[in-house]
Amino acid sequence: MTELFCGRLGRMALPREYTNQACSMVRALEIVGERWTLLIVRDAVFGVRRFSDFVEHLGIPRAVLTERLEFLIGEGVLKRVPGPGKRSEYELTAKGRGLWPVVRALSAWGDEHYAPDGRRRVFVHAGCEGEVAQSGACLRCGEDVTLARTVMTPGPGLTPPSPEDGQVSAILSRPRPLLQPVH
Amino acid sequence: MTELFCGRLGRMALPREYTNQACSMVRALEIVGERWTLLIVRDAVFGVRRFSDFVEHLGIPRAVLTERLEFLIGEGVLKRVPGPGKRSEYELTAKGRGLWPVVRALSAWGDEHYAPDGRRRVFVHAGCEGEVAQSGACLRCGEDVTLARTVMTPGPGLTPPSPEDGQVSAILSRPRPLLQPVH
DNA sequence: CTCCTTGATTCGGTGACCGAACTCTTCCGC
DNA sequence: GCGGAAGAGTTCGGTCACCGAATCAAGGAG
Repeated sequence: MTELFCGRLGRMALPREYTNQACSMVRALEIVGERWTLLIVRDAVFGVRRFSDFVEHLGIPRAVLTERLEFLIGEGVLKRVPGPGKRSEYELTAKGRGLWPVVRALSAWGDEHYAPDGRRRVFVHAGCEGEVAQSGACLRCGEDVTLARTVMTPGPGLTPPSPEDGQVSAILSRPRPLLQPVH
Repeated sequence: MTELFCGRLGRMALPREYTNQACSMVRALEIVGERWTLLIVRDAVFGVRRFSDFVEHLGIPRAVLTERLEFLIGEGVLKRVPGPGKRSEYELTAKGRGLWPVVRALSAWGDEHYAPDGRRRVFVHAGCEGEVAQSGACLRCGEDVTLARTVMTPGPGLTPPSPEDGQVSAILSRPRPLLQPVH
C-alpha cells in the first residue's frame, strides 16, 4: 500500500457520452484520466499482473479495480492472459505500453517538484547503463530507450518500504527491468 | 466548447490527506490528476488566461473552475496576474510550464490511437520549422525545443470548429505560438 | 443611471468512489 | 478427499465531489 497510501487521489468518472469532435488530449483523458487508471498502468509497467497485487500495492477498492481492468481491456490497453491455475493476469498491450512516456513525464515532474530528498526512481538503459532522460533518450549513448530495455532503480529519495507495506512494495523497491512480472 | 463537449471526463477529487511516503507519480497526480486540471493546464499553454475563456472553451462548471484555479495557484502551477481593469488573469509558472511534456505525451498518445483522420495538432519549432517530436526534440535540427519556441498548428485530423463552439475554439484552430495570450 | 460583461458563489441533485463484508472457486497439505 | 487458505471478484450503504442553473457583486459603456 505504500505507494498508494501516499495519497488519496480523488474521483474521476467515465465519459461514456461525447459529441462529435475532440482534441486528442481529451480523448486520451477519457481513457486514462480517471482516478487510479494511470497508477494501474504504471504498476503494469513495473510488472504487476495480478488482481491481488494491484489491490495490495495501490490500496484501490476492489470494485473499482474490477471496473478499471474491464474498461482498460475493452479499450485495448490491457490484455487478459491466463495465469497459473484458472487465474487471470493482466498484461499491457502495445497500445498500453505507448503510455510509458506519459507515466515517465508525470513521474519526472513529481520527482522534480515533490522529492526533497532527491529522485525516487531512476531509469537506466539496460546494458549501456546510461540514465534515461525524461525525453526517453539515453544520456550516455543517445539512443531512444525502449520500455523493455529500461531498468528501474531506486533513487536517493525513495523511502524504503516498511514490511507492512506488503511484498509488492518490497519487490518494487529493488532494481528490476520494466515489464518483468513480479511473480 | 468544442474541445470539451468532446467528452465528459468524470470525477477526481483531491488528496488532502496522505501518509508519509509517496512515489512521485502519485504526488504528481495529487496535483494534476483531478478531472479538468490537465485540461486547464493545456489551455493555459495554448494561451487561455481568463476565467470566462476557460469556461467557454472547456465547458467546465464555474464552481469547479474556481476551485481548480485556487488550488493550482496554491500549488504554484498557476499565478494570478492583474488583467485589464480589476480582472484577474491566470498564467503558468515555471513549475506549470514543466507540465508541458505531460500534455504533449498525452496528446500524442491520443492522436496515435484516437485520431482516424490523422493528428489533430502538430507542434513546430519556431524559426527552424521542424516538427517537434513526442520526445520534445526538433526532428529537423535535433534541438530540444522549449515551450516558448513551439508553434501549435492544426493537423489533418482537426475538425474545424463551428461558430457555436465559441471564439476561443476558433482562435485555437489557427496556428499560433504557445503561451501567447489569446486576448 | 442603467445595462452588460466578467468573475465568481450558492444550491439541490446525482453518481462515482470508499471500505468492509461476503461469495465462490481453486490451490495446497495431509 | 477434506479442511483451510488464498485468489478473484461482488454486494452494499454512506459520503462527497461534480454537474448545471441561478444568483450575486463590481467595473465599464452608453
